[in-house]
Amino acid sequence: MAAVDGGDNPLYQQIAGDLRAAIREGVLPPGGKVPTEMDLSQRYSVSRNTARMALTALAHEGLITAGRARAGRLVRRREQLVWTHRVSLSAVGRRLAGTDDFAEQTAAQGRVPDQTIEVGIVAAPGFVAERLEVPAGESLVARRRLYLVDGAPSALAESYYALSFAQGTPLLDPRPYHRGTAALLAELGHKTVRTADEITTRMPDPAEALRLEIGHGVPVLAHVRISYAERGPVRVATTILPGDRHQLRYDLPG
Amino acid sequence: MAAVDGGDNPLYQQIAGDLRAAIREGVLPPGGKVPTEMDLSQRYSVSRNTARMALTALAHEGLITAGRARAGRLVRRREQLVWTHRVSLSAVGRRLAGTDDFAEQTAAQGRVPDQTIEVGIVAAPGFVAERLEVPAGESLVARRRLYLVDGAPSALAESYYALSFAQGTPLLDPRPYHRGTAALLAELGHKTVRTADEITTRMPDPAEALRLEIGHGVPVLAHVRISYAERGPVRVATTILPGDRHQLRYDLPG
DNA sequence: CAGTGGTCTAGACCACGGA
DNA sequence: CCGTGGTCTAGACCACTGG
Repeated sequence: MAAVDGGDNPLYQQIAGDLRAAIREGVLPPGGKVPTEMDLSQRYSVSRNTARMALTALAHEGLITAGRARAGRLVRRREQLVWTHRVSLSAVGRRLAGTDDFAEQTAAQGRVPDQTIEVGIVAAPGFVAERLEVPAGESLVARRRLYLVDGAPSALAESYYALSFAQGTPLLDPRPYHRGTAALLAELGHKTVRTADEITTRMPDPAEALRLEIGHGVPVLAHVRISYAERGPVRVATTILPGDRHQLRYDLPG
Repeated sequence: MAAVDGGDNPLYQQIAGDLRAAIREGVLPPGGKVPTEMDLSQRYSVSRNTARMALTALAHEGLITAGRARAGRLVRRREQLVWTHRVSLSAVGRRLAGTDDFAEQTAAQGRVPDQTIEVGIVAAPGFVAERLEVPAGESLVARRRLYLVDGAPSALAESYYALSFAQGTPLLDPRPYHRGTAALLAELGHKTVRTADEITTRMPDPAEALRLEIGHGVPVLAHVRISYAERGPVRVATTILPGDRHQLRYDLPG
């Protein structure tokens, strides 16, 4: 079988193109098995390595999974919008729902939320110090969370606070506080007056890929929220969201 | 030379780990040359293909560039935050600055904006039809933009409107309109009362990678804005932003 | 057990681009 | 020119997993 693309593209890209088309048109349905490396190498009369290059290309694009021995590779399901962060800002309620209310939103979607929390005192990483407007290396309280949905890792989050006002508060307690961070900060005399959200994307580093159990070719959304009280920034919260399971959503008045 | 990691990790991952550390610690500075495949294969006593696997892994993580013949591979510069989309919502002005005012924001940063626009009538793609609340396949006006900054491709955008009210308006004219889309829609009797922004990330497909001139390992942000008038959705705008050059930012009151 | 993908070797030819 | 990465071949051994 010859590739559809007769041009001067490399062989493995022609094969990858055929497979992309087959996936796009549903010939290879989501969750279905992808042709094996041997299969492709015979059908296209190429070496196994060349067929493999086509498949790894698709895996890096996130279209198919890596193989697991006898199970082979599968067309990745596009469970889009499995999770949604929503920033609602109704003219009446002025309620700001951020990345904190994971548990709430997850439960509302009929799924089981869970989280592990570690609390520690750390030297401020550069990008945190900058945003919290403190010297780099300053001691900060760091709350590290791993969010789980239905038992599977879902997101990584880190929140940073100045040590000075976190002392003796639930912020230093490695247990969830249920009323939301904004409410807690307000009680501590740091009512949030505005927030700045920075959103970027990149490939996960190996540690993140491991903890989040994401396969090859799945980029992450990095969401950084800076909360400002009257006197300045009081909180920097970063959230790492696997791109295949998450969507950020902002609902705003026009 | 042996890899630092003596564990049971694959050889190419040990080599990749060493290189990651060298980059992180500045031994291999941004913009500097990465050891060649032959170099690594000799230093670690592995085949060229194994050394190559380490390098392609780093390229897919976005840490180094692909090679260009004699130039070799370079440590990728982290020109973070080169471009920023900002959604300001001041209590006073209620000005909503979206992804439309590219030209404005680019010029404000002392860089030269440009864009090419194509306008056409297309059958509504599924995800657009759904959000615009029209039947799939319905004829829509599509405005496709390629944004350029300092002559280099910067972002891809597509906006969709119902054919019924785009007829005889600047929406069908393949030239920029300078007052902003919201203002234009308001003049046409479709004042925007709210917007919904959906933000996801994924790897680019080959066509996008080509048009945006992005290398391996650079994911994209996909930003979809739905604009609602009193009577319902009037506009669906998608923007594809290369992750290495863009940041989304939302400034919101607390 | 049998077949899968993961890893690895040792070669080869080519287009490209810096010196 | 000549070394670079890009592509490709034809093998090999292994761990894992489904039937």
